[in-house]
Amino acid sequence: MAADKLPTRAQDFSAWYNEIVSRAELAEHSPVRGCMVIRPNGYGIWELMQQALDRMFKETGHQNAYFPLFIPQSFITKEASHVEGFAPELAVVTVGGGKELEEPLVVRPTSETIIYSMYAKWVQSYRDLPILLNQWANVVRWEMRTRLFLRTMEFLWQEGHTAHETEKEAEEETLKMLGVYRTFAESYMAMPVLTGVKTDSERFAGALRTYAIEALMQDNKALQAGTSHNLGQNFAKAFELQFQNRSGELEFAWNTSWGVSTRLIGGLIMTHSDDAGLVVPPKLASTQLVIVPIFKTDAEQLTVMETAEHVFQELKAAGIRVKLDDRDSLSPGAKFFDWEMKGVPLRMELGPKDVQNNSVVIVPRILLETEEQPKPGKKQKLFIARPALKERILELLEKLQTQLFQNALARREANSIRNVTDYGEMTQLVERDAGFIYAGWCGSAECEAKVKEETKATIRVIPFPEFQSASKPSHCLVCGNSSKQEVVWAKAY
RNA sequence: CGGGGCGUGGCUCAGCCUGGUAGAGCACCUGGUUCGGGACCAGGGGGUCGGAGGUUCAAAUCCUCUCGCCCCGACCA
Repeated sequence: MAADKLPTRAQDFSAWYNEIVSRAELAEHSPVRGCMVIRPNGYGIWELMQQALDRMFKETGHQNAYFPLFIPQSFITKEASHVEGFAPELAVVTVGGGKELEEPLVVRPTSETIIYSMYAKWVQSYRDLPILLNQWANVVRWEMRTRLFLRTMEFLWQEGHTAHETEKEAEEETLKMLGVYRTFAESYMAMPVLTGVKTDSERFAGALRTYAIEALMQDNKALQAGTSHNLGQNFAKAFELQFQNRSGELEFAWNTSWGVSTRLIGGLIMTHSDDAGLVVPPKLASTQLVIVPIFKTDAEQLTVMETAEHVFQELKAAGIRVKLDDRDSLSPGAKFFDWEMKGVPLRMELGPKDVQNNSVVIVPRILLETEEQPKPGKKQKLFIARPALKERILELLEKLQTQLFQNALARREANSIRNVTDYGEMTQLVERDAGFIYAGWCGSAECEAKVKEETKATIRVIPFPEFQSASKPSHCLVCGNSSKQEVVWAKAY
């Protein structure tokens, strides 16, 4: 019977996460320390993420391009705070073709420098602006401690890089793309996020301002899921990205950059999955429905498989990503466990009884509150008549997507503590992993550093108005001076 | 880089202390019986024990060196 269970989230969250990544065959460690091999199940999620995001980028006027992996070392050093920020985590190539290189090449940790050096060649006039490009690429950052998807030395991402005529336009772009990330997180990943500004200490190296989307994982640690930077004219100045403005004067362009990475897959896992395994929202599931045929005799096998094949074709034609599990080496029960571990949103059980009744049994991966509730301790099983099948499946996929978001939102809200005014209380909250802690802040880096030092919690974000508490905090949680703004504290990945 | 642990069929691990020439479970292959929540029986394939050196008649086991990995502490999407 109960063979080979996952460690539970309550027992050991980190072991639970690792086991899911491994058993759902999402990824594994490569022979090189800190790098990962993304297996088809994991890459399938990434491909669907890419498709959705790429469409959204195009809809907002961006085009894709590709810039090289190698960056001259001197480029990185041109923007002062950029070097400082990235120097410790650079991989540098010093030998090529058996010869020592005249100038070492940095393996891109991000591409601002090479991209803006090229933009400088392309721009003369305000008429050449804006430039709105994105690239899908891999980047390398020499990390000390790695976790699959959450932090690896090489990861896949997308980086948007734009150049604008005015500061206002750049700021609008930065916020627009943050909005795109938020929409993507909420409606595709079913992952609620806070939006807001990063403090100076968490700002991107070289940016004027960094905005982020922040999500709360099931262990109540925060995950920075995407960032959008207003770079001001910092890189334009470093790379002489200038244009002649409408009154004929030479001016530096205004840049933005924004990115999300394969880290999102880690966020997806830690947002929805449970002690039975991975849970993937329908919009990102490379298999949305799996058909498990059930039969005893040869005669039953014949009719069941025939029906299964019909159903398969019907759903496929309806645009549903469906799979027919015709493996004959596993019992149906074993297949149930297998697909639950892999997070497939809907399972169809199809046996002789169903064929006879001209219906099917659907078992959703998570409990759907909108459907008939199961008896206590039982799985939710929905009996669906064949004639209504296609419509019902599409409806259930949609409901499951919605339910996931609502569950995650309810969990985040239940683990958001507002109006914390006492530092001792805050310490205790952090200690017992209470979640997002809202409190006042005087704006000083000292207070921020003190909390990080003493509790390991950091300011995740200075939230946008929509996320702020009804009553504004009056004093800084740490020093007691008057509060400049409300901030959200949490331990983070 | 500091502390802890580990390298034995594809995977998880036993054997090492008390040297005698490699074993279990899972997975895999073949055949049969099974199949509505992790099937069973029978047969079978596969490792020279991270690497190098040493001690010994004999090394997975003892000694030396070495490489690699994992976990915990200082950076980060």
